[in-house]
Amino acid sequence: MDKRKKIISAAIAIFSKKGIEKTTISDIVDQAGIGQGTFYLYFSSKMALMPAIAEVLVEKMHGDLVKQIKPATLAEQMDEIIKVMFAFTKTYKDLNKLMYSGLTQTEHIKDWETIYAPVYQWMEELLASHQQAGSLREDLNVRYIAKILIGMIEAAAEQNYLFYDQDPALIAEYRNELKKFVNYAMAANS
Amino acid sequence: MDKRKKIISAAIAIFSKKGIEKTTISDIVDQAGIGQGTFYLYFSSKMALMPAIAEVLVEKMHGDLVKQIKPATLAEQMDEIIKVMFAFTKTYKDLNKLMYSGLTQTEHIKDWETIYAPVYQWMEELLASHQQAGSLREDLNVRYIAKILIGMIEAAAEQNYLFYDQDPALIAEYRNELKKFVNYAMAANS
Amino acid sequence: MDKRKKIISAAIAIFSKKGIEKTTISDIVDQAGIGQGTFYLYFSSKMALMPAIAEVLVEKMHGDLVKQIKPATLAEQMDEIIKVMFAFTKTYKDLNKLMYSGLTQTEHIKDWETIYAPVYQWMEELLASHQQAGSLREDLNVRYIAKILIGMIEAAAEQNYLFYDQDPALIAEYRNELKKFVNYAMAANS
Amino acid sequence: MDKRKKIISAAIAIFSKKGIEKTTISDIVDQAGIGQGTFYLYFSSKMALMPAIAEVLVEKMHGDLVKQIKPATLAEQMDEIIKVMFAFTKTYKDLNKLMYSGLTQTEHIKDWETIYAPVYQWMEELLASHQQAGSLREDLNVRYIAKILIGMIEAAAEQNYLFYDQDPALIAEYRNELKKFVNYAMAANS
DNA sequence: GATGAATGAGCGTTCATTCAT
DNA sequence: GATGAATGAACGCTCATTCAT
Repeated sequence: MDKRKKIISAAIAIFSKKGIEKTTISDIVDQAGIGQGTFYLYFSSKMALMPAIAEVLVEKMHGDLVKQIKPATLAEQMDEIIKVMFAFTKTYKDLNKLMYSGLTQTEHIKDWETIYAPVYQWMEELLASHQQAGSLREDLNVRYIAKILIGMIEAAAEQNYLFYDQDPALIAEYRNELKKFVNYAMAANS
Repeated sequence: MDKRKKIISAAIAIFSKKGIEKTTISDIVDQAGIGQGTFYLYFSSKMALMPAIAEVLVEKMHGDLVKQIKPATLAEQMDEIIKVMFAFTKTYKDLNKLMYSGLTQTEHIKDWETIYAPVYQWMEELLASHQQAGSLREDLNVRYIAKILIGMIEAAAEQNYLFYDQDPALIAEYRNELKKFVNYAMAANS
Repeated sequence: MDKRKKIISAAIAIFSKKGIEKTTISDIVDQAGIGQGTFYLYFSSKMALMPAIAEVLVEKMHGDLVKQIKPATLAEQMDEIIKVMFAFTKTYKDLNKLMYSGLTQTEHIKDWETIYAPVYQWMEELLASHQQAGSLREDLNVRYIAKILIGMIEAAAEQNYLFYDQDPALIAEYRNELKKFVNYAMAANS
Repeated sequence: MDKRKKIISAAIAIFSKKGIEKTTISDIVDQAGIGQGTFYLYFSSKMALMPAIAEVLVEKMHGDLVKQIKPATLAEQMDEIIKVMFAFTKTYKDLNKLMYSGLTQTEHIKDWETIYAPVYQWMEELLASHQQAGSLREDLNVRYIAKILIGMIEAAAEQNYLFYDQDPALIAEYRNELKKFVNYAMAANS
């Protein structure tokens, strides 16, 4: 693994454990097993790591979605998407927090949309195919709906996993309502 | 104004301008016009301010909602809610960022739900009245829908205002899709 | 109990527990149950407490000696004196440390001899009586021997109790040697 | 001279001049001619210097003893030992104070015995040789007597030099009594 | 390229001291 | 006399950054 990758992995590990603010460059280089100065050959500051980390994460989520979402009805696919994104949020909850914190606290915010683009793109295409198949309301603009859906599912997942340890039974109820809501909103025949 | 209030106001002002990480306690006490040590009589650290700030902000949003949302049809009210929340996000975009960063980076995450409770409560009651009036789908659980709605609208607003300066025309389009989406999801007769 | 006494007692308690340097005036006034400012009505600083504390301690040791040392042979009395001083050092080991630290770090060092005077005086008289009785070597100057004895017994006790928790069996051996040593040094017929 | 040594020397110099409590890390690094942060690469705090300083001092005293004490009768050697230790206490009286204050105020007390070990060892061997030669009472345990002697001579020296400026004539008298006392205690034929 | 000892500006934090009540 | 909220100077300490090796 090259040094750059080592730094990113190390940073993800430490940020997850200690939070961004309490993590020092020293922590990162120790974890990465490289010298102090070496860090600066690859990144100009702690915050400059954020886009790289965000990219890794979003690629991971994109990969999960692509892998898990099989051809099926719109409702079934939305069900599965919600499942994948909830699972992802749960697994990487600490990193989700720091993606928000990290990206928002710097000028790297601009990179956000670029990083997210593949996921939006993927969702847009999925919705477009359903619209062509007549299973998604005709008058919805899939470009915007893709972003709305991703935003709302993430928000829902965060409400359940980020802020405190919700009772799994209540999460199931929540998810069920979310699915109904989404299905009513989109299904051509609802 | 008591010292505690002064500190919170000062912190909101400086955090908005410089970001959390770059803000020093010194900045805050200077702005507040109090002594260095006085800060520590009220807050144990910079991050301990976050819940207090979040509370102020959420109260503000709650106030805006209560003030702006007049009796009307569900669709009209949702339209207005989206308008208010988009406006709020736009106005306080820096503070929104820091609420995320600030609360998520500390143990104060737990306070989040408590702070948000009044807004959820207000939305839930609004939805319940529509359900009684027959204008909201019978089978939706208003408790969860309230949280889903607030989460999704905030996410949508953040996508438009937080990450970069979106073209207002595109924002209008986005909002329009959002309204359609929400209306389809909820309106009894859609 | 008047405020001054309260302060001294509180200071002894806290100094023993936390050490001088880590003790704050705040700690002392809290323990004493008085106001911040009140401290300054009685003492000008933390270190100004030291002579008062030393006085309390030395009076205590003097009292123990006077109470415990009964008429007896010189050897028996020395045995008892060693016992009392070892016990005293053990019980008040933290305070002994701080008497050294406290007094030596200030201009109050000068007070030391004055504070100790009664103990030296008492020992001198004890030795003088033995000299008159012929049980203490004629040619020893009791004025100096009194100070030497007190110094050496304290030093011995400190070696055993102050620096680490010595095995009681070894302490007993040590004390036995000390008694022999002292007896050889002083007893007219050794 | 390496940085660690520089720090110790600087600390000894400043502590002697200003006392421990009034000395700041800043003072030390200025005197040592190193950067603020460098201090912390070698010592974790001001108090963590104490064992290192004590070691330097005790080594110095040990060196003085080894150098000055020539083969001679027990009485002559004890005379010389007292002379050396009094001189040492006089020269380094400020440092003696701070060794007490410094070591006793921290967890480093435990190190004390280790630091003193070489001196105790040296004294023990000296006494043992006299015992073999028949010039020291047979029944004294040299291991304990070594510690007793060093403790008592130091205590005596401190009584004369540490607490106030004693009249030299009186010090001479004191020392004379001390020699007599020690000689009576130990000499085989007294 | 890689290192890590050294740096020192700058931060959070403490706490003795004051003074209006 | 007694108080304790408020102060702010001053300290310990951190840690991003550099640079000689």
